Amino acid sequence: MSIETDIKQSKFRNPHHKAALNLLFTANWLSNSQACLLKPYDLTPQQYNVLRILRGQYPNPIRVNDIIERMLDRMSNASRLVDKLLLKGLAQRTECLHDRRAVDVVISEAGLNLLAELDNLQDHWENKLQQLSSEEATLLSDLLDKLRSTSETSC
Amino acid sequence: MSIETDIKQSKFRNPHHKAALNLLFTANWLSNSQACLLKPYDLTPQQYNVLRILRGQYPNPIRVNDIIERMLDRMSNASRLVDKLLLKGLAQRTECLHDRRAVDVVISEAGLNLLAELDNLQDHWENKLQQLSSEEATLLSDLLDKLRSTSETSC
DNA sequence: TTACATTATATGTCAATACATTTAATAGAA
DNA sequence: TTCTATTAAATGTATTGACATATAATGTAA
Repeated sequence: MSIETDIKQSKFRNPHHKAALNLLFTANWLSNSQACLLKPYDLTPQQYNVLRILRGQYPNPIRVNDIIERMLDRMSNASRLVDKLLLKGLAQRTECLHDRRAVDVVISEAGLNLLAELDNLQDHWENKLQQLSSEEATLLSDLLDKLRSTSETSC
Repeated sequence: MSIETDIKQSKFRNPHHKAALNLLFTANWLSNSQACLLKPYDLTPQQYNVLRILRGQYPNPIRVNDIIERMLDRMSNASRLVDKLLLKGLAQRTECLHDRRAVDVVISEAGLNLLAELDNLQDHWENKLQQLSSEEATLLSDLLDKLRSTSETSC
């Protein structure tokens, strides 16, 4: 369905405005569908994102600060997200040897198992994007990269 | 900057997975920059979105339910967002004549003035997307429409 | 008309988030 | 060394959000 129909708006200031609204709308759509899939496993999309980052480093530990740099949403509280994962036994936390301010986080066996189980769901989620060909998906990604390539800092 | 650098991940399962992560990351990036611009005016992106929907109907009223259908993020609580706008004097709420369950919401003079002031900021925000040509912006929007064109319901 | 289902909105609740502040460790300059 | 700045992570707090439920009006079938 076109964005015009989805948000019941027929006119946009210009193609850029339309693209911006469509981007926000589509990201919400995708994020909500992911949240819905993860709900039965008692994981939020953010927790899932952190868990996958941990798996990406496994068996090496990663520090909280490095997790933040890899997160899709930088604004969220990585420290508390890790807390949640610890509470569920999906990760382990140990003091970093060389820097006692820092903390090493590693995904646990249970975390790896849960992710393995969720990999099938992830396929299902990615299939939502199968309306696009591989070439189109690459083109979309390139356009998004270009969109962000402003020199501006802050706001 | 490419998404690889931004989230420090060099490999993706496939082009679709990469596009999905890029979409979520870019939407957060855009949304955060908008929040940052709006902050001095004590408006959240969601409140701003509702205010613009109200202006789109002005001078006609719009019902809360119709606001929800136009919102970029359907999950948020439209009723409380409208509350916030009323509290700030940016909108007015009157009982709907023909259906006493419903409520008519109209943007106020103050709301219109605030939006007029913000239109310049909005230009600035849209300029973030000026890295793309008009054709590219349209292409991006079309790809997003296509991405959402799955027949699936729910998750 | 009476039931009952549906619709529109509001509210209660608890978790998640944003953002500022705190605590503690490290780095570097004087 | 001492002082100060910086960095890493945790915490406090107020706001926002999701989601279930409540309230009230409307529509509809018997």
